[in-house]
Amino acid sequence: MCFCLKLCNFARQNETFYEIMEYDFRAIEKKWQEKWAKEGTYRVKEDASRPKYYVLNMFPYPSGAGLHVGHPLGYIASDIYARYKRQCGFNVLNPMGYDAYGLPAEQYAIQTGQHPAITTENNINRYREQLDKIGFSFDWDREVRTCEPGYYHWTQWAFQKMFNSFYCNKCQSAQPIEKLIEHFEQKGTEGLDVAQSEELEFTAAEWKAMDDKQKSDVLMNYRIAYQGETMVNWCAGLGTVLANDEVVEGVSVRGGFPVEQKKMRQWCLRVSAYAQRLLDGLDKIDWSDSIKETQRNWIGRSEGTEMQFHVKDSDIEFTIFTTRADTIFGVTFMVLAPESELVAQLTTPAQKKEVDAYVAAVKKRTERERIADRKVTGVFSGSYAINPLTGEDVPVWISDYVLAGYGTGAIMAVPAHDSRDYAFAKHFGLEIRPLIKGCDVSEESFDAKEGIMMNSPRPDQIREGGLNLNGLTVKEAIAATKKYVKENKLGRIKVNYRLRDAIFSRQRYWGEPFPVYYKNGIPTMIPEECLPLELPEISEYKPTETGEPPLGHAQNWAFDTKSKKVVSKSLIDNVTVFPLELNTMPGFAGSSAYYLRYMDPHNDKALVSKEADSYWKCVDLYLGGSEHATGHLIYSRFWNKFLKDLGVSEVEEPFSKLINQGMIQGRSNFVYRIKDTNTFVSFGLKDQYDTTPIHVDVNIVSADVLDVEAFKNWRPEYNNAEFILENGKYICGWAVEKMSKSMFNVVNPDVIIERYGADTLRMYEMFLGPLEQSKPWDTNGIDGCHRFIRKMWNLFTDKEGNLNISDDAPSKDELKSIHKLIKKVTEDIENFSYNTSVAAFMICVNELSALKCNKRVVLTDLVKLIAPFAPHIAEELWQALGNQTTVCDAQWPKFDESYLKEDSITYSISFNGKTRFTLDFPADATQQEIQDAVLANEKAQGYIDGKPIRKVIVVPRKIVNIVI
RNA sequence: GCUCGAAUGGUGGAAUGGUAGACACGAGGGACUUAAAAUCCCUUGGCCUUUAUCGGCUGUGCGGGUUCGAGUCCCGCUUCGAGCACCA
Repeated sequence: MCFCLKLCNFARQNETFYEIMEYDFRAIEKKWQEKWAKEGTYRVKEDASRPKYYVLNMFPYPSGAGLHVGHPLGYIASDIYARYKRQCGFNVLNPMGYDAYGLPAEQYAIQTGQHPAITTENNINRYREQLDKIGFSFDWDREVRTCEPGYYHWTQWAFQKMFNSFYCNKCQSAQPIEKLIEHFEQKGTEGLDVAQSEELEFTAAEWKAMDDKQKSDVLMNYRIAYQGETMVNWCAGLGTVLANDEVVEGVSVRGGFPVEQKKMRQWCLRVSAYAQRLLDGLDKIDWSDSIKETQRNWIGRSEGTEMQFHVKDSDIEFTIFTTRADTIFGVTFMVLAPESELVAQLTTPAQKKEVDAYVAAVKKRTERERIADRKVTGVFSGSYAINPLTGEDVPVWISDYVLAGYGTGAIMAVPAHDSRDYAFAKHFGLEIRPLIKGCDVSEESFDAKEGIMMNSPRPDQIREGGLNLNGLTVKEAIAATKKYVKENKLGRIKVNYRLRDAIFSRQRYWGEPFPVYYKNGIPTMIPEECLPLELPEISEYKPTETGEPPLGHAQNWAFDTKSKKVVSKSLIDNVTVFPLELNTMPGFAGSSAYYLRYMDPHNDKALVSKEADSYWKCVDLYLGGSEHATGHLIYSRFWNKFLKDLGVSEVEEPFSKLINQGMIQGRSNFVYRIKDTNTFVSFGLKDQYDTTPIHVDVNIVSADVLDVEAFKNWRPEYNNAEFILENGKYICGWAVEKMSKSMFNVVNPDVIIERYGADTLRMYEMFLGPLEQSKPWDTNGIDGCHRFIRKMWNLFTDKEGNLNISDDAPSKDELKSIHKLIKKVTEDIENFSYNTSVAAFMICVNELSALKCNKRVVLTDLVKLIAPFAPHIAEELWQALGNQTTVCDAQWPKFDESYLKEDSITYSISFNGKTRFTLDFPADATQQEIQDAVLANEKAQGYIDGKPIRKVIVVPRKIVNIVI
């Protein structure tokens, strides 16, 4: 039995006197966690007198499996930083919440009939329990849950604002839709420069002549949140559409169901309008290069030229997009995407049958098949286009290697200088015409943008005043062609982005309902004062028989415009009562602006108040996994930019610094069963037998040694298992795999905390390796961290275990040791290099132990330094030192360089890497003085081995190199 | 295919261009103990030399280069990981 600091009824100098027994982390951690909660130690308020600092973790989706040891990695890292900043005098916001809407809860509901709200609530409680045991400095008063009406009120509100906005390209900002309507009423589409789905043209008179439905349809072309007939990723397995980032290699990220392309009417967000701002913003934020690169790829800006081609013997004209306008003289055919509307126009009657068959065949192929089987296919349309520069006829083909959704869905093919065109030309025997001097196109195309142009045009094609690229470099040629195309009105310079608009509806139940009703087919926003529109209760979570989303089961799901209330569907009369939208919003809706809500979580008048927003501004440090690079981190930036245009958010970029913590992988253990027996052979001997490796629960393995008895009891079939041991032990094999239940390699933080304490867990997770690196969890090394914590504890006690602190002045060595630590830990925290600071703590505690240091001054600094890492033991020791306040507010120690200075430094004078002699210099000797002294030294005398010294190099590590 | 990143002992990993392998695990040896656990101390990249000390050589994926000096910088490869991918 042991107790930690046992309080004695006896005071000395106004301070509580403690009697220390043993380090009982269970009692200490429980005590402080309860006290922090009771006293609201981590509550934070806006405080203009102190600088703010906003630390944020990507909030978790509370899954049924609970936390494993990998989840808290980022939370611990950010908690250390938050606590450090607080000790440095910052007013630190460090909130936590739950991304509570999502597919797994709903899938579970479909299987079990349990309401997702209940399972979600249970999961959240479990998460909270686990999180509380780790000792985080979260301000739980600011907790948000995306599934709560008080929260999704503002998700719906933002959606309505997006619906009522369009994007003006000229002012690069979202504008109220009324402005656009005004423009239409005055000038129609004339002079319009706005983000749009397709280019429309109408006059003011035509606009005025439209009925409500037509006007609504036209406006949809411009709204930032709009309904569009778009190609979507339809996932039949999940019964919903998915965003591009939710689909990988033709299957859904969740569940791995096949995904097909389907045209459906869907809510979309015009993220593409913000493509340039999303790209530009990357230069202003402190994110890793790799994640910025990923976003740049995803945005996919490409600068090129759009050119018009006339169709021979027809007045049809079509536009292509190319980044290689310089290769116009090498065009030998054109290609249309099979889905392109031009296909119908350009197909000649003779070719119709063949083209129809091809288009039908392409349509049948899923995305997945296209990726898996990338053979060259295509069909001739029968038409010819006219090359605007040479006047040549070029055949127009149709092939699925051209995508309808990118550019104009039509290309000019230059097989000599594009590998895809090359493959197509080879397959169909089309001409390949090289344009760059010296390039060899007999085996493959020459795609590089380098070399000198030729045959552009060919001698027989040269015309007076025509474009001539011969002799120019490729880069010059691109510029020259652009200029020519522009001047001669053959087309225009165009920037294309690969970034597509986000599909914003899901045919699911467990998500935010759209605050939209349908007034005679026209989607209409419910009045702002009616928000939030609450998710109705339903009893069946599967889609309806008629294929409607699950909300189709809701009885009370109609909107009465008179009473402004949600009413029963039976009352729908399409006069005052209208049906409500049945789709719900996707997962990223709730997670796109949650960082703003934390600033002012209880505000029921606004998403965030002006005061709160202008105090906290943006997240200073954001931590989360890099898997959100193309999802959440794009949507969130988009959402924030929109809110900035609205004047709600003050800053352009929501997350100024981003750290992507690595994944903690599992370290699986294996036992080796000899085939067709129940005998298991130890790792070192397994090669002598024919064995099958079997995953074994890592919780019955310690340092790769199997607990044989526990193994027998693990599963009935192993009850009578036999073992072939080596040195009396059964050694398991191991491998690094994803941490998952099926591999029996999940390590639960609760188990670690029960055994070693939260402080040890925190230290160990940081010690494991660099924060941003993925690494396997290996419980084996944790003893070292636990030993360190105990050693540190022992610094404060004597042999009997009593508190033993001296008020004597510390020795030089003691001060040197602690100041070395102050320097190192401060630098390391700023650089998020926590693993090396843990090492520094170990060194310092070892040094102080060796010095038997018990000086109050030194130990006080030590406690302050360890506080962010191991807050429980720090708080306990802080009180033991007689402090009344919490260690969280203990001022971060100041580093004093003078303690590290030595009186004199011994330099090794070396030549060719070997020490010849040594010299002592005062610590503050200049380089020049050292050089002069070396040259003047009797052993050197300006010569080494009889040769004159040319150069003396002083390096700051007590070495002088001599060069001859 | 394009882009980005990485490669260091038995393991995880340290090293502003300056004594490579900090710190920890594991392993080996020792102390304490009836014994075990716990704790503490010593050794621990490889090779050679030596009774031991002292010492020497070699060594950061491979090949070059810059430098008095390269794990670090430059050029060319190899392997692994990540992102994008018929994006014209």
